[in-house]
Order: sequence, then structure tokens, then C-alpha cells
Amino acid sequence: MAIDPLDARILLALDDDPDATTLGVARRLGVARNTVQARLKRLATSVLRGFGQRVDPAALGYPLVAFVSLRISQSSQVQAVAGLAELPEVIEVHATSGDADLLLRVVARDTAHLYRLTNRITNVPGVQRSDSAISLTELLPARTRPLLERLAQEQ
Amino acid sequence: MAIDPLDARILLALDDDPDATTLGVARRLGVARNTVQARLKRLATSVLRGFGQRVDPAALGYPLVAFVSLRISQSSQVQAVAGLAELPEVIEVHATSGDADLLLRVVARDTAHLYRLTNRITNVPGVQRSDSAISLTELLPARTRPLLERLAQEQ
DNA sequence: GGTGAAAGGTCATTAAG
DNA sequence: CTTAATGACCTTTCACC
Repeated sequence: MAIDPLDARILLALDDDPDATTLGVARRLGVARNTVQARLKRLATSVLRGFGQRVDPAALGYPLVAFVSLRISQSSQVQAVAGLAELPEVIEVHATSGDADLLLRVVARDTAHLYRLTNRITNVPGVQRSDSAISLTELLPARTRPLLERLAQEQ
Repeated sequence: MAIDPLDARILLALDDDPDATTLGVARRLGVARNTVQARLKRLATSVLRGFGQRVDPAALGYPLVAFVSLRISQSSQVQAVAGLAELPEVIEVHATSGDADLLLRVVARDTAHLYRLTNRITNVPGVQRSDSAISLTELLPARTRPLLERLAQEQ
């Protein structure tokens, strides 16, 4: 299920203009409309993630982002993750190298909210130690464009 | 520029079915099509991020995710970030609390690629010390749904 | 390529802050 | 009085087979 250069160019065109139509993309790339149509249908079930990825938590009233690393008692990993999943502010959970460590991305309304949130996190059963780093600025906003541009030039 | 419950419900409907049409969403929510149309137009310039956010790097051939924290000599922050931005595999850069520290999200094709990548990162001018944590599993995939559901029930 | 369907625009009316 | 939602109409444009 590899991505070829045309797939990448289609995705880049949509990145330039998220509201571009299938026909518009086809014209821009100089290919048949049906080609783009078939490609997008396939891409939608492979490389495209849900619409929720386009929603910016900051614009929802949660401007603070923090990364919290947790030490978990290895016996209760599953239970701990289930507990964390019940907190809406926990946006993402990764199991990281090192033993029984989790890395969370959390969002909060303000610093007071973040403080209460970290307290709730450390109270989740199985959580042993926590260490959080607040994101002061997103110096480089999440991007996939450079990867797509590289794929678009390949062959 | 706050989000009201109807906005949240529109976004949730699109999260359920990313290909839903404006009219479809309107029917589902029991509101007029023009309402959804006007809301989406406004949301597109406030809470919705670019299409690139929907592209999954893993599906592009970069299945490895790692979080790299860097110590930067404070005088050369700008220069360091510029250098990092030239690496396509660097997906995200945050300035974090603590002094002159950066947190990066990077992707790689395999462990060998990741090894070379971290070497290139530490060679970026201004970078002093690096510490990376590989994501073994994404236990909780990035989500905004719980936040939207909370907003949808408010008021 | 043809056809059914939706987008996008405008407007007058109505409701609510 | 201002902002927003609504329903109606229209034309253009697209997705799908």
C-alpha cells in the first residue's frame, strides 16, 4: 500500500486548498477526473485520518498544551490507560521506550486547569510518577508537507 | 470567537462521517442548510486546521514516531529552529518550559533512519544535548472528540 | 459523457439578544 | 436594533455510474 508521486501531488493540492473539488485537483494536475476520484477513494481508507484531526483544541478553548511523561507500575498498564482515556483533556497517549513509561499530550483551559488536570492524572490507578513540560510556543506547527513534497518528486 | 454547542455538533457529525455533505449534516442535526453552511465557513477560518493534518505519516512510509527533547544554547534558538525546519522528518517543534528547551516530534522509516536522523539533529548549530523517546505504540490515538462532546452538551 | 444531487448565492421573513 | 436562523428560489457545478 505504497504512495506514489501522483498520490502525493493530489494530497499536496488538497493541502493548498482543503476545499478543492475532485475536478479542480484533476485540472490542476493535468490528469483525468476519474483518476483523482479513484485515488482519493483509496487514500481515504489508507493515509487519511479522521476529520477530528483538523479540529484545533486551542480554538475550542484549550490553548494550553503540555507533554506529561508517566511512570507506570507495569502490572497495571491497561488499567492506567483506561483511566487516562476517561479524561477528555488527554489528547494522545504513547507507550515509549524505557520501561512502562507513557507520554501524554494534554490540553487545558489555563494554568489552574492544567494544575488540577495533572493532579487527576497522578491519581489514576497505576500511575507512579509524573513529569510535565508545558509547551510555551509551537515553533513549528504540525506538518506533513515536507514528507509529501519528497514523495512527490520521487519515482 | 467561542464555539457554541451547535458548532460542536456540526464538527461531531463530520467526525462521524468525514465525507458527509453540508445538506446531510443539516438534516441530521435538524437545522437549516444555510445555517450549517454559514457555520462551517466561519469554522474553516477559526477552529479547522489544514488538510495536511489528516495525512498519516505512518501510511506515507514513516511508521516510527519519536519524541526528542533538545537543550539549546539560548543565544541561537532561532537559528536552531531554522535548521531543524529543514529536516522533513521533524514534524513538530515546541518550546517547552525549562530554559531554552525544545521538544520535537519526529518520524522515521525504520530504526536505522531514526539513528541517522538523531545524528543530524544533534549536529544542527545551537543544539547542545538531545534525549529521545521512541513511541512503541500509540495507545490512545490523537483525538478531539471528547472535548467536542463536552462542548456539545453545554449551556 | 449524461444525470441526479448538492453547493453556493441571494433575499425576505422571523426570532432573539 | 443588530445579529442570526430560516425557507425559498435560482444557477452552476460536481460526483457517480
